[in-house]
Amino acid sequence: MSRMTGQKRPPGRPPRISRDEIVAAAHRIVAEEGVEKLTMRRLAREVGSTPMALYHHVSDRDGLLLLLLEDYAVRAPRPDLPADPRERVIAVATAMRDALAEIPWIMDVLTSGRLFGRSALWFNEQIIAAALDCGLTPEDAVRAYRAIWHYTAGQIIVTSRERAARDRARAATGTTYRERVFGTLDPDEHPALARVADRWEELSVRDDYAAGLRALVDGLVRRA
Amino acid sequence: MSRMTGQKRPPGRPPRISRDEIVAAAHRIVAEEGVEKLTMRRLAREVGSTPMALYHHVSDRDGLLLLLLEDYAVRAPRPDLPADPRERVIAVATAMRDALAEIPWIMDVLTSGRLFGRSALWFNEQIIAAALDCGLTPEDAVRAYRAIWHYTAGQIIVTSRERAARDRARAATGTTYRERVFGTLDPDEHPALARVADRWEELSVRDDYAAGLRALVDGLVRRA
DNA sequence: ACCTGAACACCGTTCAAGT
DNA sequence: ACCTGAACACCGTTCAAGT
Repeated sequence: MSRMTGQKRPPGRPPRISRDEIVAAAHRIVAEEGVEKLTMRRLAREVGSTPMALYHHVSDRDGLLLLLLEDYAVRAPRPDLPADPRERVIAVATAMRDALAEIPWIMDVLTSGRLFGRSALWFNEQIIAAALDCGLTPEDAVRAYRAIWHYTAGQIIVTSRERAARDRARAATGTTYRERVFGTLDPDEHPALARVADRWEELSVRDDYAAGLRALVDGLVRRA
Repeated sequence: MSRMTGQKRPPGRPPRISRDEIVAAAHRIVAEEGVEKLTMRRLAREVGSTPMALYHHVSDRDGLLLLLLEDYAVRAPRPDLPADPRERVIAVATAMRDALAEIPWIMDVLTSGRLFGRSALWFNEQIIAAALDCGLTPEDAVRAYRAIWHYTAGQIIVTSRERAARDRARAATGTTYRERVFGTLDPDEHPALARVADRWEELSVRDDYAAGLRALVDGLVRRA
């Protein structure tokens, strides 16, 4: 009977919050306060609801993070690619790095084995395709992709945590742990480190992703 | 007066638990149940005490993890090193990888900017020394070290989390997320991935750290 | 169908008191 | 000097009930 009324109103209580609304709110919290502040309780407050209402739209906290990840992946810019296959590997990897470096917390979700989420398969596809165009066998192309991914993931994770630690340390004590270690180095025990000690900190804040990537890619396609 | 009694008994209540005992217990918990089980409450139970008693011997949870890290660093084997500087870089990096791969949870402590803890500076020293012996400038030696560290850290973090996710997924659903993604790949949209899809899983469980490291080091010392 | 409140089983850490 | 117990301010999630 009720199906006959012109307006198609689904049965049951009308929703007060939507999944999109939840993801948008999560987005906001993460951007303004960091992932560690993204709790179900905090998120519920943000959308003006209760923690348990969220579970009706999202499987659990992990599911929420996965939705966020998809959201970022869809938005990530796909650069124009150069014709030369080796340069193409570098261009795609760099684009991937840049997209992820802006949201380093995502590495925790990303590296937990769920890969990229489908919408970011573009990056995988382009790197493998370019590696094959470099003359690598399918097997070596996968190996090359993995090496590049390990380097890229490591670079993002290490540098973002270093930055966070540095900021914290400076705010608290005025010096970083590393500065203290290098400042009190015994040159007899660690002669090589002593030689580079005074430049270490300065070189550590530089972004040398590109140079390392070039070296790695050069080495990987060497024998092709 | 009491100072005069032969036995030098320090004043105050005699300790029931020691720092070493705490670290040993933490060690045990981490080895048997994983880091995520290492809570102050669980640890207190393990040493037969209360959570708050621990704070008398350890600054806080982070301090505890740092003690654990030092413990592992001291124990890590230092391999004999080959004379050839390039091979030396590879030998040290591999030893570092092997030591860390056994305890991947340590990466969380390690990458949070406190470096290695002093007792593991040996690894830094040897890599920088070998890089200098390869003919790199001090500046390039630091850059090379950092690239190697990023690759190594990424390899450990990514592969250990992949393994954990794979085990979890197989236990729960019988297939991994990756198997499902690659099983339903559209060959028109992702031709290169489609070409390698059937070998991806197999290649992903292989340990290709050494090959990637060689490629990276080759690229880094190329122009020297 | 969607939302709520109370409750469970946890955390790390502080504080005041006991021996 | 060392330890304890109670308490604070949190978590994610389950369960039973309400609209």
